[in-house]
Amino acid sequence: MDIRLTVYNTLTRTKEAFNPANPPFVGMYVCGPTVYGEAHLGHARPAITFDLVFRYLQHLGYRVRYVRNVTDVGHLENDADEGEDKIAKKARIEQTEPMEIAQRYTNSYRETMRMLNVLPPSIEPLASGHIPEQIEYVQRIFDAGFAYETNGSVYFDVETYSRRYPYGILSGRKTDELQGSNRQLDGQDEKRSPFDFALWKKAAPEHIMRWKSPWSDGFPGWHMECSAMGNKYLGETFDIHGGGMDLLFPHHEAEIAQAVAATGKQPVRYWLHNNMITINGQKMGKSLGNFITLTEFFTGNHPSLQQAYDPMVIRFFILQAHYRSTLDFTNEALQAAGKGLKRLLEGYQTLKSLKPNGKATFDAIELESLCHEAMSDDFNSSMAIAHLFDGLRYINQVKDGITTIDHDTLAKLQELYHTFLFTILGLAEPATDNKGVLDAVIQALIHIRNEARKNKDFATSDRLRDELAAAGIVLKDLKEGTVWVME
RNA sequence: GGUCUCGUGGCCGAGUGGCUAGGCAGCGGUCUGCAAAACCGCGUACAGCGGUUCGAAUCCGCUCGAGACCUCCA
Repeated sequence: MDIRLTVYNTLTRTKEAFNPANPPFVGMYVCGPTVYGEAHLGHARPAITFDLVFRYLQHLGYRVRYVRNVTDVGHLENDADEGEDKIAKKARIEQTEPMEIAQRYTNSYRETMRMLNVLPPSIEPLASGHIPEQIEYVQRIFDAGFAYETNGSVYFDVETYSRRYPYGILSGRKTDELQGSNRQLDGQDEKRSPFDFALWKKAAPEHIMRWKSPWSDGFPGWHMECSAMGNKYLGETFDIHGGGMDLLFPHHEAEIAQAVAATGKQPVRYWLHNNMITINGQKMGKSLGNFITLTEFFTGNHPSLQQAYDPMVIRFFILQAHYRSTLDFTNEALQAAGKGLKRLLEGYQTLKSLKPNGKATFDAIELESLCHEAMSDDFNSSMAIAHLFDGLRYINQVKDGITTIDHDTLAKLQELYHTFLFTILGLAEPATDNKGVLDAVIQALIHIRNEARKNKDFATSDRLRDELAAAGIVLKDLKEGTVWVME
């Protein structure tokens, strides 16, 4: 396959040809969840976006090591100095052990992602399991002269760093601007400069999550885990780092500074960032309190939801937009996505049942390259899906006997749709229980109904159809006979 | 206040210097006993005002509007 993949690199703000450092291997790191609450729709976006990237890179023949961390320590509630550890706070509220909270929401996150058909990453490291690596990393920065200790806490010295290296290259920020705009927060005394950030924090006596270090009993700063674990599993420089746009600053900026300070090298070759999901035009976020958890979507159990939504509908909804665009959630948009997905998947079932019946009037090879071009243009799943809908029209025309298809075209289309729908887009094939007992039962009812129709006993035929419809089984009278689908 | 992004037809959402995005909804038609599904046809969409150009919704400037980041956040 000769399709050049281009990706939008946040670092350069341009689309670049994707050339991994050591092909066919690709190292990819994505910021995972902080496990102190249920995953919401916003969490689905990076997970699905980078699942798509993971799947497509593999489809192109790359051997991808995909690392997605679980943050089970170290993220603070307000600011780095005075805040309380999120997980510890939740544990205190729920009167339980912090690690129990972390475990519960890690389990929940994994289960939710599984339902969304998000592939597990190659490595899913826990921050709490990599404390020695983080301490060592802090030490390297310290030894290189870019950190200082105050009262047992270690801070990154942005000013010293920026004299030697540009700080703010990812987010486009300048330190003097940061200075001007910085809000005065309490308890900044330990820092020499307000935009310095914590590499290691000394734990207060009541703080439960704590580890021994050369500086104090404490815990790592909130940007440290990604630097340490990325370095451990992918090396000092790796190919792709992904995450939500809201992590661009300060998190990813700090990661760059930490890595450059420790190793002298840029840690990442391509920075990829997904955009936000909005609700009523506003970002869906914990702090705004306007989030809807994925479980609530799956059950429909939320005042803003008109119905339950299948996980695949959520996935399709997200894939129908490009990952760098904001995506606005509404019930109408989700319902529209659901209907579109249904049409697409039914079209695939139709495609599987077609038989060659003449000359092909459609270029399947052309469709395939259009789909590949779309995906290779910075993972434009929206465009690829549009092409699949275009091909669908031809498939249905063949079904309706309006046009014809030959053996090769049919085989190509079947392979193409299977690959794109399931392998690349990661949509799940609908349950095929219509081969089982249920199918036999419904076939029997269809026979009775068609007898009735032949006898013009429409009262009986309509009653059968209506009662099946009430049970969620819809009959469709096609030229070739009657088929049924589950609603 | 600083940095940045965006403004596309009823809704969602691609794309782009000249060639139909697509989905949902709607209207008309084919098919059907009637439906459903499918198929065919239909909307003269690119916030506003200038400028560049043979040609701009696409490039530039301004205006208006929306949002993100600057604080934990996917």
